[in-house]
Amino acid sequence: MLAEREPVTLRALVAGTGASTMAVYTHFGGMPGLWSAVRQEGFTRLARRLDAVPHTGDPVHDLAALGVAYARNALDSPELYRAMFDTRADLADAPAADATFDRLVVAVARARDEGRLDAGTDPGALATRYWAAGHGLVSLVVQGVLPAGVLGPLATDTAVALLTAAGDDPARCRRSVERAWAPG
Amino acid sequence: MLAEREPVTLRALVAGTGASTMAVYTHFGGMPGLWSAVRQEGFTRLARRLDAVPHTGDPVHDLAALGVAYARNALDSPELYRAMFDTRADLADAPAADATFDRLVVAVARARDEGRLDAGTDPGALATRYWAAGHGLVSLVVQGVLPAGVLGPLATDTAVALLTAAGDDPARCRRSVERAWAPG
DNA sequence: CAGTATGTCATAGCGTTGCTATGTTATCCG
DNA sequence: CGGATAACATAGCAACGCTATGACATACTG
Repeated sequence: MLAEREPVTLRALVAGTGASTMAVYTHFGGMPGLWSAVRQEGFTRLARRLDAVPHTGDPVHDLAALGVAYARNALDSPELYRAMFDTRADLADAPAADATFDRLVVAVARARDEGRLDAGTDPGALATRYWAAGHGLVSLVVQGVLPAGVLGPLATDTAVALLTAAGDDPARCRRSVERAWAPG
Repeated sequence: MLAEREPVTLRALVAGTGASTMAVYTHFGGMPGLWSAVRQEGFTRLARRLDAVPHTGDPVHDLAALGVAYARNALDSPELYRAMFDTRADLADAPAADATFDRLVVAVARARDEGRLDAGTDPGALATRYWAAGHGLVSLVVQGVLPAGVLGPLATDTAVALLTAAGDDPARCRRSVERAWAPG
């Protein structure tokens, strides 16, 4: 129903299943609980896609690849992404988001420890800036404000700016990031 | 009702006014139309705050000041900000957002024309990156995912990274941006 | 000035929503 | 075997957005 943009109502949900509306209450405790479960599933899928990103010898490329995976995940199922960051979302779902965010922090720390970023770089802070910028871009694209075609170039330039400011060599950084966005 | 986090329902809306539910339909055409009007009002207020940012001799500082005004506007009435970028928002409200966005493009072009940014800088593209990054940060803060206290430092570092990558001198850029975030 | 058109809004009610109370059935465990 | 527990179907409630209808006021028109 999410993918087909049909309104997700309790009665329409159980219509084809042969079950009654009570099933939703015994298993999810109501519609908010069901949406919470949907968001959990969304973050689980995101985590799976991030985990599928291989480690290479270039930690900056891997960092960019995480961003690409994040963007592709969102654009493959935009309705799910919107549900994950819905304005009505419960704050109790934040830990699931934090769990996937940790992967980004680790990748930043690795890029720093391997000498690509300044030794004084705070992985958590840079990962937050990186994520917020990416989330902002993806949100606007998913919302339809920005066309999907501009996401790659904009994300590339933003990533290069953030990582260069953190100490990476500009030209080398751009090569690493652009390689992550290359098709295939 | 937005400010007090009460659910905005048609009946609760007209309850204290002495009017009936029909008034909403004659003036707004229904609840979606009413929300659209709310978002228009939100963008109008945002535009007013951006217009109140004075021009100084430092175009990069002014660019940062626009970001500060954007953030303050959102944090002063977070519910309105959430309504403006609600996942259920109609795309027909985008022109109102574009109108405020133009102010950012002009400010970027000015910073470029006054020699602070590379001559080849595309004002629209940089403004989009700048806005998306700021929107991402503000969204996460308004949503409660990030604490409000970290917004200033994160936004500062992000702005410095983006503007430095566009050609501004790093140290000078940081001074300009930090001055915009200074209280008062 | 009379007559008509138009915009506004109160009343009443329709279909649907999320949710709950109640009774029934199935499953598990001592 | 028998009692406890969970799961679920049925029915119905309050509230939701919305619409049909008619009353009323104002504003045009001949």
